[in-house]
Amino acid sequence: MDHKLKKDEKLCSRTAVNLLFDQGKSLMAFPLRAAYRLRPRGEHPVQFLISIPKKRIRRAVMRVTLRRRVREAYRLTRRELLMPGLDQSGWGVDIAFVYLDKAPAPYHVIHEKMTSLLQRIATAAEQQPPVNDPEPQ
RNA sequence: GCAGUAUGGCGGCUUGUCGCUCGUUAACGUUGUGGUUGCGAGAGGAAAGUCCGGGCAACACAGAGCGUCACAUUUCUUAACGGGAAGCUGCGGGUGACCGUAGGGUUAAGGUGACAGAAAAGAACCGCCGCAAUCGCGGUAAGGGUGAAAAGGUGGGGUAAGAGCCCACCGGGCACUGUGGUGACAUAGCGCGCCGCACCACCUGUGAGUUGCAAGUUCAUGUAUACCGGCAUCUAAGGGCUGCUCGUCCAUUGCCGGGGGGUAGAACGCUAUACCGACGCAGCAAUGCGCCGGACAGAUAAAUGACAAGCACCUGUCAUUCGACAGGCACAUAACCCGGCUUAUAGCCAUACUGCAUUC
RNA sequence: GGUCCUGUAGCUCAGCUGGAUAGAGCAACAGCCUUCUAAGCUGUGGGCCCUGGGUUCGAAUCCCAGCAGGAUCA
Repeated sequence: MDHKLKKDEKLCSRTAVNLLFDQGKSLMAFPLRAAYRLRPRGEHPVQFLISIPKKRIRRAVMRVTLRRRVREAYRLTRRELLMPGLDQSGWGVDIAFVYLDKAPAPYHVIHEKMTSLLQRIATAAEQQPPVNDPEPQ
């Protein structure tokens, strides 16, 4: 199975991020919150970002560690859980993962919650009608 | 052996599975770029705080005066510093090894010193003495009391009473001479009764243009009418040039020409130098010189990892020979780059030294 | 990443430059007024002046270090 995760799959455009938080829907699986927005497929079917608020996790070392844990959980699970649902419906998606707890969580907890989130996003994508209008934006 | 002081150093390692960033043409592939595989490299001693000093970049800079800020014992060190090394003197802490802290001048004039106290800088409230005999006038810093601070200390002489007023010893200051030291200074002699607190302000010497890689350069997108130049008009407010003054330059409106604001994005800047390691020499040391070897992060919603197992180390319990079990394994994540300082830090090592206990 | 600002009563702020009494408004509490409440009037309490050192006789204030919170720069 291919678990690679390149830089292209990161969400960097500021306008896309603003759209995501304005119009996107939100799912909770404490300590994670996922904001996602279904969109027509472009060059990359999925783009994501991870945010660890400085207000909640003070130490820079812990923020970096948590970002790596979240990314690792996403990298290992998305191919099996997220992509089938998206490929079936033909939608693309932007996702933002926000860490909510004030204490750092161990990896197995994050992995479990990530599994739950991705499954719910995949089912949401399946329930959308397939893409008819290829008009971008 | 226990407890400590100073200086210097270390700051985990290995394996497996799955990954990330940069470089590389070695292979595959491609019109080419991108790509895949391989190979190489990939956080710290503080990367932190942003407290100093530089490099680098842009802008500014006719000149004169005033002001502001920082530093201030000596000798050295450095690209530079408010840093560092080794000393000197005073004060304080520790049984001790040792540690902390302060250090230009202030002769003259000026300001402040709450409350208390007579008085807070050339002092008379009580007291003492003389004249006078109620008051009052004069002399006096030995005694009292106040205060953070009250005008060298002890003894003797002296006097109306007292006082460095005079003398002896002690403490301090200044000048001269000798000796030691590169020097601050130390020490010996001799002379001068010279003996009035602290801070501010002031003076002297040295240094400082401003802003910072979000500096700055280029490209694509793109168009408010900012800004600039010329000509005509205007001469007052105001603005720029260094914080202020002098001085100097600009100015308002119209026309013509140039030009490209905001927003979002990409590339360069961007990593090879006051670099790192070994050895030798000079020096008490900081450091310098010579020589040999080496190449060591460049991300940008921000890579350098996640998970599992084992080892090493530390603590506790059991055992007191091997060991077993449980827990812990710090602080802290580069963002243009260096030199320092400060702060955080589990645990460990080396060298020198100190105190206590014990054995020979 | 750079530059700068602010921490004082439960809340919002003075006082710091120029050192010697810690204050104002709102809130709280008690009393008066009112049949009762609000408003109004009178009074009371409440502070490790963010933390730790230093200078000084004396520090909220000056100096140094740290900890929080905030603003700004293409």
